Order: sequence, then structure tokens, then C-alpha cells
Amino acid sequence: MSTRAEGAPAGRGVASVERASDVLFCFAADSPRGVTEIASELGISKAVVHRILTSLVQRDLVALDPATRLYSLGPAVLELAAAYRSQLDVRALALDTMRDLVQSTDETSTLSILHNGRRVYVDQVTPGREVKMTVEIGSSFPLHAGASSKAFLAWLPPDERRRHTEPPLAPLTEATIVSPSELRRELDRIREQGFAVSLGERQPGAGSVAAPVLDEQLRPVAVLSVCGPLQRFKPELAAVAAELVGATRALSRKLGAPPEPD
Amino acid sequence: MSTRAEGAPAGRGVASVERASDVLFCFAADSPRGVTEIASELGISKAVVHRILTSLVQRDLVALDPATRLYSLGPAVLELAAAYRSQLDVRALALDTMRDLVQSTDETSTLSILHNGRRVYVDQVTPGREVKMTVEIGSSFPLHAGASSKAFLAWLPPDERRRHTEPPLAPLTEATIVSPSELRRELDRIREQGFAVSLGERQPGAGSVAAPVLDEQLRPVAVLSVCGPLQRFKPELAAVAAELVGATRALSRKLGAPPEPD
DNA sequence: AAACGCCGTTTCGTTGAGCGGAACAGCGCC
DNA sequence: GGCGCTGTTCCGCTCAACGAAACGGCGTTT
Repeated sequence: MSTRAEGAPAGRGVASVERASDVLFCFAADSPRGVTEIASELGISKAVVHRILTSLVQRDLVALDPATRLYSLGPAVLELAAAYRSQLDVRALALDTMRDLVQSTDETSTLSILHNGRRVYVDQVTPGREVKMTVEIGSSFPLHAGASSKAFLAWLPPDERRRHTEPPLAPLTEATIVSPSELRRELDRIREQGFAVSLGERQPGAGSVAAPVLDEQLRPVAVLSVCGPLQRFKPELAAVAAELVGATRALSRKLGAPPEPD
Repeated sequence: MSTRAEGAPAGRGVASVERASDVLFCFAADSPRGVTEIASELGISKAVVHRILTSLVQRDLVALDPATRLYSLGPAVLELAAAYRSQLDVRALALDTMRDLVQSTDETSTLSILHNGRRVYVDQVTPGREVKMTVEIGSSFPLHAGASSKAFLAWLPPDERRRHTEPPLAPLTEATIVSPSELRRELDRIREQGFAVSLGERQPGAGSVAAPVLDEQLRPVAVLSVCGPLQRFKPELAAVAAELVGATRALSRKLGAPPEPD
């Protein structure tokens, strides 16, 4: 499989840097791991893997357990992620809005971005309640289930939308939409009404409303959601959706999106 | 400053991987940045920086803004951090304990590890109250101020303790201990009583109690704390400390530390 | 509007850094 | 004790990465 060495007319990179990145990412799937395991999985020699790991350990991107001689991710990745999040401009832009949403709805607000064909939580603001929803920052989910995911899908260009609505659509819960045609109708409806709703599609017992933040080309750069325990969330849904759409439209405006094109 | 190119007798690494790591970390300080800026800061040629960046962009570790031609950290670092956190065994081990602490104290509980001579928050559990303390996961602090930091220091080997108690000790608040001799006396006391207390030493208006989780060699692998707004936290302090020490002793046992050596 | 300066990007010949097969070393298990 | 499995090290060859310099795009200056 190696790399995406298709046309690749653009400037070439450094092979060992790309190999090192591959080594890092193979820890994302599972760890801790040994040299041989990594080498066979990536199809490169043990010696190379060992040298790369030595370099990464020096920078604390990878940790070596001296007892087991197994490698895993190191604490420096936290440092990078903290820097990334603090510098993410969409996040800074949306933070005040999220706080406002939490204050007026008393439910959790989340911010997601698109990465690698999946949706990733980059931030959340939670209310001061006994019972509330909490998501894991950095965790990722497929694009066909849940309000935030569907919101992305509804505003993605047609080809990408088609690609992600093709079977098989894995059911995450009993409520997940697994029929491609039904999902496409749902996406049209979402696009029309300006926001997406999920009642336990991604996580049982969780309800969510989501709307996209669009850039000047009307592409979704991020999705804001308000979510909470299904029972008490249902009656609040319509009011929350109205406020959410108002808030995300204002954010989109700040990113250069035209006022009211839809 | 370059690298820790001291003796380095152990197996040599791959230079370009280390350069690539340096490029990544230079984004931690500030971003977005341009090729020339990075090259001059790291003292390597523009062409090399450009090639490395190209590789990192391909793996989404770095993002390129096509408009400004400036580079910054990419979403993939989140992926790695999420994997790291989910695989960190101390974290998994401590999570239940932290939940218990939060439930019985109704205050925030945090988990910190040591990294690069500083303390880094890796997790927290917050209570369902209107007013509560919240820390930023991934943020780091010096070792001389705050309960968690002092707890680390008190259980670090003598040479490291000495190194971090040397002047100048930067005051983070009015309450920060800036006298080396006073700090050393305080560390002895902490070691003796089994936990550390801070009343606004790191952050004004915040109180905290902290105790270490020790491994089989009695080295501090992590520090647990319970913290809250100073006013209401003061009277609870003694009771919280007792429970916290009990909890961390149990955790240390699970990591192989001897029962009651102290 | 032409010239300059600064940026990111690309080129290209040279070279030494990194590759990998193979040998070594440590460990647990038949 | 020998086998099979690790992670680690060695070392000569090679080609991939280096870097100076040229390029091209952009904004500001003259």
C-alpha cells in the first residue's frame, strides 16, 4: 500500500519523515507495540523502525517501557494537541457562542471538525448540572450517524455526500439510519430546515441538535451542537434549534459567508 | 538550544525524523508560521523545512493555509493525543478513584504527570455544581508552585528536587513560595504528612490538595489532586486530604508500591 | 509602472546519511 | 541446553536527502 504515490506532481517530501509519521499513527490503532510488529505491519525493516522509534523517544513523542521493551505514544503528543486546540481559530471564534448556548439552554455544547472522512470533537462547554452530556475531545465518529455528523454531510459537496451515504451504513445504535435512500432524504430535509436532529442515533439516550458554520464558499468548516439526555432534551428541541441556527449563522457571517442565501 | 546532544551513547536515531519533530514542536510555541521563519529559528535550510512540512501536511500533522502560505499544526495531532490518553494506563487506573473523590467531596479532581521538567494535566473529573474549578488538559506548569507540583517535587529524587528548588522561583501569584529554603522546608513537611496543600499559590482564589501515585520504586508516576474555589475549600481541606491520601495509597499499591513504607 | 524585496517553491549535482541483510544478544519456553 | 522469539547493533553500498542558487508570485516602494 505504501503511500498515495499517484500523480503526486507537487513537491516531494522526505521519506523517513513519512515513515516516522506512519509509525506514530500505527500507535493510534493499538499500543503498546514492539518493533517487529510495527515493521511487519508497515512493511519496512526492523532496523529502520528501531531507529525511528529511537528518534521519537528522544522527543517524547513515543515512550519506551524498559521492562517490556514495548513502545507506545508519549506525553509530547499531548503538548502538540494542546497547542493545536489553543490555536484553532474556529475554536476561538466559536467559544463565546458555545458559552452563550450553554447558559441559555443549560445543556452541553460541542464543536466538531472534519478530519479524514470522519467527524472529530475539538471542544465542548458543559453546563453546571448534575446530569449532563460529556464527549471525549479528539474522539472521532462516522458521518452518517448523529446530528453533528449529519449536519456535516448535508452541507458537503454532492460527491462526498454520495460517498458517505453508500452502504453499508454501520448501525451505532438501534436508531441509526442504515438505509441510504432514507439518509439522503433526511439530508435534504436537514439542508432545507437549516439544522440536524438526532435522537439516540449515535449514542443511546442522547439527543442532539446541530448546525454548520460555513465559510465564504458555503463549505462546512465546523459544526456546533447542543446535546443532552434524551428525556429532558426532547421538549426543548425546537427552541434550542432556533437559537443554535441563529448562532451558527452569525458565526458563518464572520467567516465571510453570504447573509441569507438558503 | 538545539537538542540534548550530550553523551548520547545509546543507539543513534534518524536525523530527519528529529528535525521533523523539532519543526512540529516549534509550532507549539506559536503559529501559524512561514518556511523562512522556521528555518532560521531551527538553523536549517529553507528547502529542508519545506520538504519536511510537505511530508507532515500529507499526514495532516501540519495544516497549510493556501491563502497565506503559512503552516500550523494539523488535526491529526488530536488523533494521536486521543489515542495516547485512552491508552495511558495511569489514567485508566485513576479514573474510578477520581470519580469517587468528586462524588464525596463535590469538588474537581485532577490527574497530572511529569513531562519535560514540568507538570501536565492529563485528566480531570468535575462535580455537577454551578461554581467549580476547571483546568485545561494538556497545559503545563512549573514544579515549584501549586499543590500538585509540590507533591511531585517532594517525591522526586534529591538531585531533581534540588534542581527545581534553585532560584529564581518565578512567582505565579502573590502566594507562590519564592524562597528556595522555605520551599525545601515545605517539601520536607509534605513528604512527612503525605500530601501537599496550596492556597492560591498557582492560581489566585483556588485551593488544592494533592498526593502522589508511586510506582514500585517509590517514584511519583502521577499526582492526584482535589481542588476548588478557595473560600469554600478551606474548611473541607483536612477531610479531603485524608480521603485523597487513602485513595492514592491504594492506587500506588496497584502499581506495585510497597504497602506502608513511609 | 518599473524596480525592488521578500516570500515560498523548485531545481540539480554531490555526498554522506540512512538503508537493510545479517549477525548479535537477551529472554522465555518447550 | 537448545530453540525460537524478541530487540539491538554492525557495516558497506546506494540513493535519497541536502543546500546553494535560481525561480516566480506578491506587495510595497520609488
